[in-house]
Amino acid sequence: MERKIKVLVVDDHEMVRMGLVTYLNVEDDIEVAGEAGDGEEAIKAASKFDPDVILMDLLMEKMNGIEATKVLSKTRAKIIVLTSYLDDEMLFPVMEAGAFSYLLKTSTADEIASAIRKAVKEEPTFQGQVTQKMFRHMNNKPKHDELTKREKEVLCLIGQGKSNKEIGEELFIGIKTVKTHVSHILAKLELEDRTQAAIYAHKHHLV
Amino acid sequence: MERKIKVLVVDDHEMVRMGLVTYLNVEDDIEVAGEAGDGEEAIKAASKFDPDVILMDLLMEKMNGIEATKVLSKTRAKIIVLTSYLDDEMLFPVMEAGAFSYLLKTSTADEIASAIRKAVKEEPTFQGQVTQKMFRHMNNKPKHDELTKREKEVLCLIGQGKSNKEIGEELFIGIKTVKTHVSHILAKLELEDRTQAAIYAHKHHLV
DNA sequence: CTTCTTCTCAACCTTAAGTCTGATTTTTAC
DNA sequence: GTAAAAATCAGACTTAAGGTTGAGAAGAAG
Repeated sequence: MERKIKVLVVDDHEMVRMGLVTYLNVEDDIEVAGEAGDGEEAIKAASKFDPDVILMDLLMEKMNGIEATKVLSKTRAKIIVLTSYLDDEMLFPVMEAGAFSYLLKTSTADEIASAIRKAVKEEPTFQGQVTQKMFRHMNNKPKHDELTKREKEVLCLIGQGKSNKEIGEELFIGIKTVKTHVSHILAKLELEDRTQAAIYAHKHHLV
Repeated sequence: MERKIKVLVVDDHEMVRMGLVTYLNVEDDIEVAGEAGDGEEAIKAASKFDPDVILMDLLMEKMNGIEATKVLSKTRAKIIVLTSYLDDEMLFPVMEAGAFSYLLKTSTADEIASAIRKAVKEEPTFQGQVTQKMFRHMNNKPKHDELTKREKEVLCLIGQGKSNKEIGEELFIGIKTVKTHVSHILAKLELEDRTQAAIYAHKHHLV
């Protein structure tokens, strides 16, 4: 063995980091070069330690994992996303951001170690139903990308249960204009009414 | 010191368990008596090890943490709930189920150890904004408890974005009847329209 | 400079949504 | 067995929602 695989652990839960560090350092071909508790720290740590693999949690306080992944995917490090649950709406953005592998936090220690070893050999890992979900999302990527800035604002307010009148008052525009925006939103998202739009906004965490 | 505090660690993430075990066993007044990966295992393990304190994750596959807490709260063990994020709608049911303390997974190892020591001294721990949130919920307990069975069904369908007509077809009742139910739902939940009802349904995980 | 997009608003129209009152039947509770 | 709650439906009414068409202003892109 030439040298150990340098891993950077990024997770805002100290307990999870501790678990990963404890286990990974037992493996004789892997060493944890550094830890980070949020996206910003991760970027600093990555430039400092130049890791081979980054284990990245998605849901973090300051800068979320997706943002951090976007930045770090431009380095040589392979990014393995470790997430608590399989979120339909989140998978595609992460892959697009440049994640290399995708594991659930329910993974065993061995599975994670295996994914790390595979990553350095340029082999990605997709756990569970991730692959299927990914393909399903490849075709129907988030439609709300097509929404304009203003339309997204309106959609967000719909997601808060506001009426057209209230939305107009909040955005300082006429109710007629709001209606126009709503019509466009429904057409673009292929929805039938504001209730479905509100549900959409919540499912996609736009509220 | 007479004897160590016996702790049972319940979490479906092997990494989290490993982190907790690693750290807690370093403390010389605490020992991890057992581990469990879901609610069922937790109940078996509790009867086997008779722990002083149970660290309980909420979101687990088979039997969720709330169910397990309900059962285990009848034993002498103090239950410390460890959850990833602060869910407004989940807090009250857990406390009602008999949890003793409430910590976020972002807690440091020291905070967890401290909560364990306090628990055996009958002192509960409420982290962060948990206390405020709890009191907020004490007063306005989930209003949808007042809903009848049928009304809950209708609310659930509203939460799926269905129209009154569609709901009527699905439940084999007339549209007039659906309207009656909707009116009652809005009145009971103090909402203004079906969109807000849909949002309510999603926030409270009724869909 | 021209073209395209975005944001704004108007008038007209249709319909689903929601309220109110009242009524019947079934279920539940005491 | 009787009272209360729940589930069903009707008619009449008001209004917010949404579609369609059209159009002006501002800004970006080419």
